[in-house]
Amino acid sequence: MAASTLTEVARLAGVSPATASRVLNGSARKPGPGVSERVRQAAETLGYIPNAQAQALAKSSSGLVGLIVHDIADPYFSAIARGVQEVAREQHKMVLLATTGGTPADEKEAVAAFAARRADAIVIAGSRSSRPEDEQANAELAAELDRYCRNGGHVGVVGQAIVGAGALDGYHLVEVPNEPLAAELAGTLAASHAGHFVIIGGPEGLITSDDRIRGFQSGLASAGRPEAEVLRASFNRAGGYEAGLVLAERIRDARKAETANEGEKPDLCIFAANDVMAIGAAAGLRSQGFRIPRDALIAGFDDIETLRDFRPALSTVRLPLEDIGRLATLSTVGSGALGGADGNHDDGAAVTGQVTLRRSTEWTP
Amino acid sequence: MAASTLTEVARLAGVSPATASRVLNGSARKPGPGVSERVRQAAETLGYIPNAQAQALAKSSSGLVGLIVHDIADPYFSAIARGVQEVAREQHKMVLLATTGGTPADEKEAVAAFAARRADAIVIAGSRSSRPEDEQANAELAAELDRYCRNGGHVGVVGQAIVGAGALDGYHLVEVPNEPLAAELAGTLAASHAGHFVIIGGPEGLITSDDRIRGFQSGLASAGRPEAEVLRASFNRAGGYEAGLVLAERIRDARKAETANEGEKPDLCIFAANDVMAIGAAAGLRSQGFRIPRDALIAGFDDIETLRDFRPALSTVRLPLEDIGRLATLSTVGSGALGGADGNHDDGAAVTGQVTLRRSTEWTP
DNA sequence: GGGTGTTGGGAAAGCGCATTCCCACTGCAT
DNA sequence: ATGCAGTGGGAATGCGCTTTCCCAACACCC
Repeated sequence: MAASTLTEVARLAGVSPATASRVLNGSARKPGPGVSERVRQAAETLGYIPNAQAQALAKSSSGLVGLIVHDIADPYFSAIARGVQEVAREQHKMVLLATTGGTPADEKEAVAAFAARRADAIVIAGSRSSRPEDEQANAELAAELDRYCRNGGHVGVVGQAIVGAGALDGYHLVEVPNEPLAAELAGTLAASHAGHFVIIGGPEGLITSDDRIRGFQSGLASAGRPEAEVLRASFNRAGGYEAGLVLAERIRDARKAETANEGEKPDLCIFAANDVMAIGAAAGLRSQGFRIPRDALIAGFDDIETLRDFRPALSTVRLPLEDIGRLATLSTVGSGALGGADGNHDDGAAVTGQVTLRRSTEWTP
Repeated sequence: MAASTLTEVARLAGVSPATASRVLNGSARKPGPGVSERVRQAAETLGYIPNAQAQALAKSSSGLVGLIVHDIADPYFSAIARGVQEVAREQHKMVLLATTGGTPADEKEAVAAFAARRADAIVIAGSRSSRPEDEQANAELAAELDRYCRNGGHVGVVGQAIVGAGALDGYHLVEVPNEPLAAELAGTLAASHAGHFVIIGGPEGLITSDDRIRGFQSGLASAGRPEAEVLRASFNRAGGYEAGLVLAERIRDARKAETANEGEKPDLCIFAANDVMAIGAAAGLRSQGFRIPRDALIAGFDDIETLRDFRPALSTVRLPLEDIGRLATLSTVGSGALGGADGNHDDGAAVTGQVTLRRSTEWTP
């Protein structure tokens, strides 16, 4: 028993396929009530399920929105994914998921796959890379996206523009003010912390990471502080952990040299370029017997949901992740629907964050 | 410039569409090298992207696998999703995501949508419900799945069988031994905890929750302990938090009555039916000034990744979530591919868990 | 009552591709 | 020279649906 087709339904109802199509799927023309009832009846008895592929082919719109993330199990991405999913549901679209680990080559492949499926929109989250070795893959990604846009697709990018992608119609950006927010965080921390700062960042060339680092440095500079040293590690918990181990070593050495300053206010304040790294760093330090904020202060970035139950409460910059996902999706799938008077405005949605101080940067004697 | 079609490529290459199709997409027949080169060349210049919809329609196989979860931002589900995604990638399939909040009606809808898209397989994670008010929706879900299977689809269910679904071909179950594992956990805890037990469970009728509760009770019984009281709350962090507040009240009252037993071993051991509830409960207790394990012991279930950084380290039952996702997907999408001598064996994959004791249930004076 | 709308329905032409035939042509043995 | 299998390519059909176009029937108004 293969799935029954519209034609079968039509035959059973004694009408033409055209009519059946009109009653079963929203059409401008509404057939008479008698006919409609018969058709619906027939569809019911046959257990008719319309073939979305065929529909998509016929009206060239698939009802699909593609989502590209680095890792769906990362709280940062899964929060965004939730937002995307919500909007998709509201708009009666389905979400196609692709995880790439952040590799531009894989991202390009994902875009191609989405394009092949004629996804109505593509949302691409996760930091772009500006590393030299990724240059070619990035260019290819940009080209792929351009082509997709030119063919009428909409793409929504979270964070920062794709390197090399043109300012095409259908190209939307949800800008995240990483740099100014990081600067603000630095300023705030500098006001209460007299010691020195160290930054744990992702690999050089990860734009999100680089932006945050640059912002933090400039914030420090504005506060009259010297530039902070930057430790590079992978942009996840494991990277944070490693960096934490390195820093633990440092603290130990410093203590040895300066003859035990336990009980004093810690000299070190760590800024990790995202929350999962911060958590990793805290874990690394803890594994060496150090405590936050007793032995070092630490702040992250993103305010992922996980932080809610992390101790000590982690200072961070709150980003409305779910909204970011929603916005990125709305700006793409919505742009066709709610285009009011002027449809063509490049609605680069912007998002605001919020420096959030918590216990991990508060030292109390 | 609409996306170019196979026909256009063929024309440019000076061959028939049939030939173009043969060279661009793997066919049994390999055209000559000269022709092939011309076609590939033409495809390149035109930036040809095959229309997956049309392909799917023509060969009736979409390369899609549908994934149904309650909430993609829940660590439990996102871990499973990661596993699913991995296998999908390996098998060159894309995953379609649907989140339902656990409502059977929505799940049914999602299945229908997947079926409409002719997904090759559907993986459905998240506890089934056996509540009376969900009975009809459940039946409809089962019917929808049956139909999907009968039409040649494969479905993989995580956890427990769908109520009312037949033992069809193409119906695969990744069984999670919730009950025995919960029993084992109860036994282990009973060995070291002399006080009494309370269970925080999801709403009555959530099968996963009910299984774990039943298992825990039977484990207690085997250890000669009385049945534990069961607090019902929603099956997420918020539910756990509420229950935590209730228990805080209890502890306070008990202390008042029995004249301060601070410093003594806590009398209460809490079993939460999953980790996020356990975390919520811990947060609730903490908000009232109580500490784990000082004032109460607590254990969860699942061993979600988040636990890694949760303090106190939470006792739980480790479940290989990512593997579960992998298995569920493999058993469905793989069953067509790696069907050896006998293709029809009902490979109900099983998974093993592991009681994992950590600090949250260890009281030290 | 014959025009002119207006409606309700069907016929048919694709959407872009895979695939089954079918044909022309080659090389080889007879 | 004639037969044959084998081979490389094209024509045509169909996947399941939407949509335009067309036709019949019916009501309406002068």
